[in-house]
Amino acid sequence: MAQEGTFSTPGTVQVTDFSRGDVFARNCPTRQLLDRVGDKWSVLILMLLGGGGLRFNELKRRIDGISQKMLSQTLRSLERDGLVEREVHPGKPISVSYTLLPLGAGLLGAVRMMTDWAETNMAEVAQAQARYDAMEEAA
Amino acid sequence: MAQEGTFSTPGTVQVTDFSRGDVFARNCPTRQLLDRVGDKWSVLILMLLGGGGLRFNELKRRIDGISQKMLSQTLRSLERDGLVEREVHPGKPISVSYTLLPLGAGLLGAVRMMTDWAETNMAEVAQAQARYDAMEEAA
DNA sequence: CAGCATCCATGACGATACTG
DNA sequence: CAGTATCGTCATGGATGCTG
Repeated sequence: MAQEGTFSTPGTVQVTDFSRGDVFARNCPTRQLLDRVGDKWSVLILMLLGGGGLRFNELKRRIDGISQKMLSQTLRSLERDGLVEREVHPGKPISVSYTLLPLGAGLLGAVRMMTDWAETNMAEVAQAQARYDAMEEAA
Repeated sequence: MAQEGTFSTPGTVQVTDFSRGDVFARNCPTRQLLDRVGDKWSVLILMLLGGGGLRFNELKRRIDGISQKMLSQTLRSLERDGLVEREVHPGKPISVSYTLLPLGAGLLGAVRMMTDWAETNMAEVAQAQARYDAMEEAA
């Protein structure tokens, strides 16, 4: 457990010599982060929680493509990473709310950089794809 | 074709009401981008090419955990998205070089924001994980 | 309401072998 | 050298049913 899509094979990415620090060391600390961002739901949840705390079923209703399995699973990951806080409010129908922690807010900020870039450049990417596909077909 | 891990099910994520624009519209233009960033190799390749053009086998050697299947596949995606340029240099042993296009450089910039954040906050995330796991075990 | 456990389909990926 | 093609594996994630 605790290992998901990590590198298990002997492979051991050894990239150490690009312009920056030691990002992507063999055990790849940042890799985790990219996996988080890359997965289907984390970012959605993060952005939703950016607007304030929400309860489990509120999140489920807002996203609605998500299964409760993936929701609880993703929330647990986010909680484990210290990005969101889980608070149980006892009551007759019990309720649990999730809120963004400072760490999660920071990540959300970084994520928005990405989505901003995507928003402004997606059209150009789409054009490139269209051109590429046209070439393909011609061949 | 052209749809990979997209939402096919009736689900249709309808998140439209968070603080920003219309990121994550039902067909999710930015989703593609996050998938690119999330996959195992794109970011590595992008960062490597950030240091200048490289040939196929140079990339393969530098990353080395990668299979040539994934390398060529990822490169083709990046090329299709207009992020990298593929140039064939005829010769006895043929050689093909890949270089970052402006669009790819822009994405690389956004990615670095993420990796920067990761580098500075990974320790805190690791602590949070350790705490969480300790709790788990206690229960 | 807020989950966990289980089963099952899909597809991502690695290994291997072959081509221009 | 720079790939393509095929195959097997294993993880990801959806659907369903049950619990406190």
